[in-house]
Parts: sequence; structure tokens; C-alpha cells
Amino acid sequence: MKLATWNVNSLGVRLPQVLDWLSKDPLSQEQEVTPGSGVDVLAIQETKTTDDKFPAKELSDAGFHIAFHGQKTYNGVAILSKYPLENVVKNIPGFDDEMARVISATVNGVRVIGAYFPNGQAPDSEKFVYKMRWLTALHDWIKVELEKTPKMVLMGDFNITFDARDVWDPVSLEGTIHCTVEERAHLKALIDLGFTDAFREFDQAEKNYSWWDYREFAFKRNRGLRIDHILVSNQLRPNLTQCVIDKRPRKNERPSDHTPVIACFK
DNA sequence: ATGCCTCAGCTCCTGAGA
Repeated sequence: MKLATWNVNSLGVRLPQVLDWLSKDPLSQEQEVTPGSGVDVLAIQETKTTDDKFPAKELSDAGFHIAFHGQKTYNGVAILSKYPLENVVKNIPGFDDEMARVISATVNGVRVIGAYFPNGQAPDSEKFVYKMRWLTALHDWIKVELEKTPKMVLMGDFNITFDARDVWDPVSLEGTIHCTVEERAHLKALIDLGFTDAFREFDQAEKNYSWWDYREFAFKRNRGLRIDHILVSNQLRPNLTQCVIDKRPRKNERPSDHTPVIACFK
């Protein structure tokens, strides 16, 4: 099983790229078309589309079961899966939120949660206050969910870096949004519920990021952040065999500013 | 420096992203 997460920054714009990527082997450098070798489950963030405009037919025709939770202009999340999606839940139950940020489903006995964490804008902003509230609500909900379904994957655009390794310039960006002590404490609290950061379970090259600003040739200069993560629960961790970031879609024409992260399980 | 890109929308500017 291959699971992946990708913030596509508008599914309306990126659908052809998503379909193309799904049809190929994300681990093959040649990127040859090998049907059936693509990812089995993809969590998508920032669909930026209402449910009535979601490209359900195109994705179903490509062979995927789909669950989606969208809104106008901003946010919006979805899960695509080659296997049936059971018990779909939208957002964090009990947390009153106008924004479509979370979608969950069970796939082959694994609880898959796809999430688009709030950006937070700046540490002294109202949006940061909302981010902290949202993170607390997520933590408290995940704690209960994990007891119910110990085989769990929590993945998505976290909008938080773990440490200096995830930041292209950790000195100048220390304490800025995505790199604050408060955000990282929340991320650690999630890990402490019983998860591991799949990416760091394996040897990785240095300066490996999942997002680059559109401006200032940031991708070409590799000025990025690793803010897209796949957290694997302790009970599922022994099955984890690989975790990679696929930078190739960031080289596309009209790319998303994020690129996919993939985790493989035996 | 709050712009440099990119996207959506009450669209030829603005808000937001990260």
C-alpha cells in the first residue's frame, strides 16, 4: 500500500496534473506509465472547490473511490482511494469550524485522516490564535480516535516544521510562522499520542522540503520548508517500509507550491 | 521591504497563502 498527501492549491487548476501523477509510479525516477503502480490512497488539500463542482466523475473514471469536503474559494480536502472508503467523517466533530480542513475514512482497516492545518499567518495575529485552538481540538479528537482505531495515518499540510532540518534558513526564520515554539509544541503533542514522523524513519538527504514559495525562484534555489507530513501510529509503524518526497510535480508547468509526500507499507 | 508568484472571485483589484 502506498499512501500520499498533496496540497494541490486548487484542484480545478491541478486536476490534470493529479490524474497524470496518479497514473505513474511515484517511486520510479523514469516516471514510466505503469498502470496500477501509483499510490493507493491520496489525501488532497486546498481543493478550493465546492462539493457540487468537485471533479467526482473524472476521478471515479480513473478508478478511485472518493470522499470530499469543500467550500468556496479556500481550503477543501479530499481522499482518493483504490479501495473502498468506509465511515467518512468531515472536520473535527464537536469543534465548530466554518472551514473545510479535515476528512477521515477507513481504508483496508486503517483509519486515514487527511488534514489542512491552518496557516496562522503570523505569531501575533488572530489567525495564529485560531491555529492554536484548532490544534488543541485536533489533538483531543485524535487522542480518542486513536484508541478506537489504533492503525492510523494522519497526513496532510501541517503548516509546521519539526526542526531546523525542515527549514532552508533556520536562523533567519526562527520564530516565524511554521517555525514557532508554540506550533512545534503542538506537533510534538500529536507525536506523543503515539505517532512517528514517517519521513524521519529513514535516511534522507539534507535540505529535503515539501513546499517552496512561488516567488524569488525559491524552488530553483531550494529555499523551502518541510511542512507536509505523514504521521504513522505506533501500531502501524512496523509495516512502514519507505517515505519519500516526490519533487517532480513541482517542476510542472503551473505547479502547486507543494509537492507530494509518499509513505509505503507492507 | 509586505513585494517578488498564484489562485479565486461580487475579477482588471483584493485577500490569502506560507
